Amino acid sequence: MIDMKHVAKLAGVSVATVSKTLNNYREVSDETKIKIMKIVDELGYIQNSSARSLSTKRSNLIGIVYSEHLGIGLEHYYFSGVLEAFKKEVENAGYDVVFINGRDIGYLKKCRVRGVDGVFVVTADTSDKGLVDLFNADIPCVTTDTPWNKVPLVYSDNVQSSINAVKYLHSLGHTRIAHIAGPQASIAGRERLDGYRQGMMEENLSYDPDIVVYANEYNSISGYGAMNILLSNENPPTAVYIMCDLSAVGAIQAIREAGLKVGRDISIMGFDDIQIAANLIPPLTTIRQDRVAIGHALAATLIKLMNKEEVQLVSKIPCTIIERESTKVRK
Amino acid sequence: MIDMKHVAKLAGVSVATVSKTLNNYREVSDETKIKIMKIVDELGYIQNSSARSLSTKRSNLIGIVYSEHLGIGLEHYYFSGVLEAFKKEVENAGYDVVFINGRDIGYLKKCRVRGVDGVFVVTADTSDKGLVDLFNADIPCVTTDTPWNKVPLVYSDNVQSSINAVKYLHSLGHTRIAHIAGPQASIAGRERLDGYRQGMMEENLSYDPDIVVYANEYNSISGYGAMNILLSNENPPTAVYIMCDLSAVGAIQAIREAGLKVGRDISIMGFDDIQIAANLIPPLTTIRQDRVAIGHALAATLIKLMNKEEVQLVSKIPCTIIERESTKVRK
DNA sequence: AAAATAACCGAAAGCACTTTCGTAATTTAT
DNA sequence: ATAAATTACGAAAGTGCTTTCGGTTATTTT
Repeated sequence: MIDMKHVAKLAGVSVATVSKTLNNYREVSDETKIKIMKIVDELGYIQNSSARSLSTKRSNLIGIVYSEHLGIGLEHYYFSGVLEAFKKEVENAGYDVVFINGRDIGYLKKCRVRGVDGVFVVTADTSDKGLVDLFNADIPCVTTDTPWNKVPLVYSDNVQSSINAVKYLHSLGHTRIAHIAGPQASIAGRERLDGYRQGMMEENLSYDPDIVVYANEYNSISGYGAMNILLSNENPPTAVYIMCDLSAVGAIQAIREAGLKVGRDISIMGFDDIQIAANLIPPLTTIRQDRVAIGHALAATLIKLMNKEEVQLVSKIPCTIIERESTKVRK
Repeated sequence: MIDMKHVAKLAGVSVATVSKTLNNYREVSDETKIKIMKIVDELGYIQNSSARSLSTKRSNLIGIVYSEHLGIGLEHYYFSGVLEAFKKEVENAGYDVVFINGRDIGYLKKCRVRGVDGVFVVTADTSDKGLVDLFNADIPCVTTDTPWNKVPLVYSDNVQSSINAVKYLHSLGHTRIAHIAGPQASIAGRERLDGYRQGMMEENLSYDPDIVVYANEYNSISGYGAMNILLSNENPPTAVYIMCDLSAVGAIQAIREAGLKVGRDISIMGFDDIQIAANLIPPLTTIRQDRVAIGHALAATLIKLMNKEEVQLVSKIPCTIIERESTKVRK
């Protein structure tokens, strides 16, 4: 193990001067800095982050809290995309990313053990005491899915996006627009329904509770069931705005089984733009969340927070309508 | 910051004894152990992993190398599933998981900086010098996608699975079975083709190169193109075994456009069992990789390696055929 | 009863780094 | 010329923990 002592000896300076050089103190002359850096390169010196952290009380580590027990794994489309973008951004700022798991001692204690400088709570359950402890502690946190008191939150502008969805469908000539709503326990579910309602009002379309049906999960089967309810309405909608693509897949299946054709007979609009959306038949019109922008905003917010700068408590990131073949002008 | 000194003072023992208690040395009497643990709980003492690592030269940290520049993000179905399972398993063994990025100083140096005890190379590019350095260094490594010399490799048994696929299709009465092969630069692509060929031989079915077409990417569009080639054959296959589900989605589209019906006219079998496979119309028969088993095996292997135990250099994990509606008895 | 062994505990060195503070040398101001 | 300020560097203390080694009791063996 080559340490600063080696470097110092070879360079003919003290360990202190080596440390100062490596940390870019200006009280070292350029001359000796160059001399030291040369030795550092030759020797292939590598800093020891443990020793550094011990001394500075900073780890350059960002914790990721990603509750497994929700059954949402790393593979979740939205979260993984946001995490990926977040990771890239904090790495650019010189941080490394470590997973914080709550087993044994809980999230907060684990964060303290590892001495993380900040944490990104990707998704977790606020009924978990360890999580609440973490949120209430003095460790900088950001989140995208778990609103809490004073913890900065960055997520998609569900309301505005839903308004836009309704407007878009109306612009195609649809007036009887249904909504398949998500579980109202989730913010996404609530806000998308809110936006739908607001959009209908803004467009002066009548809001008919009979064509708003609730799916109890963000999956395909519940979309299938919900669509069947809509189809049995005495005055079925000509367009349906669905709270997620996966449910849209189920809805499409129901429509097809009813002998109707998506696009021609009934327009379908989803939310998420999952990978398969473009490959469905017909390709699905949907709303794409800007996962990259969200990840970046989260990173920027957390970095500011760690630097004790002011941050915005809630940021809503716009989504984009991706127009494909599942929505058509009403004939 | 409550440290061992606090605990020691309150318990009326030395710091050494506290440390030994916390690390379960047997040279501390049960009596004092209990006394110390009581104080530890009361004070909410938390160990400092930096200090510990500095002293022990072990970090209890496992590095994840996940090359971004391949464009394969965290969201990749296979990798994220394997990583998830791996993570769970090493966490159970008391390790934490940290991402190792190669920027600035390269993978190997970054591993040394963080002092990781082992690393899981999920996916990376062997043309990257930093990666090769890492593989050649003395840090325990495992991988599932990047075969290298003496680095233990755990992955799906592609060959046997493909043989099974052919056997399954044959058992449904199909004899003219085509294959859409993946890029031959990837092991998966090569091995699945190999298995297909072997399966055809074992079943005494004639191997016709005209109905083996190569897709140059693991995506939907290349499956679409490949299928169209197969459909234009003067004696089209009645069943197609496709190297990945995404390509199968494209193939299904091509079949439908040709006015044929998947299942009834032509049986389709994919590989991966991606989330959407069960939701396609018709639901896709496919081969499911056992991502959990692979992740667990990788974790177990790495843990053994870190403990300097013997390990197997290559492990092939069986896959399961998931039978759905896209394959039917040949009429 | 003496000797050998075992059980229990603490002092202190070591891990690799940061940072304060003092000092000597040099430069600038007076 | 002298005083004051600036620059460049090092000594040393501190960070929180582990582990060796030796010492003191207590227990067992002869």
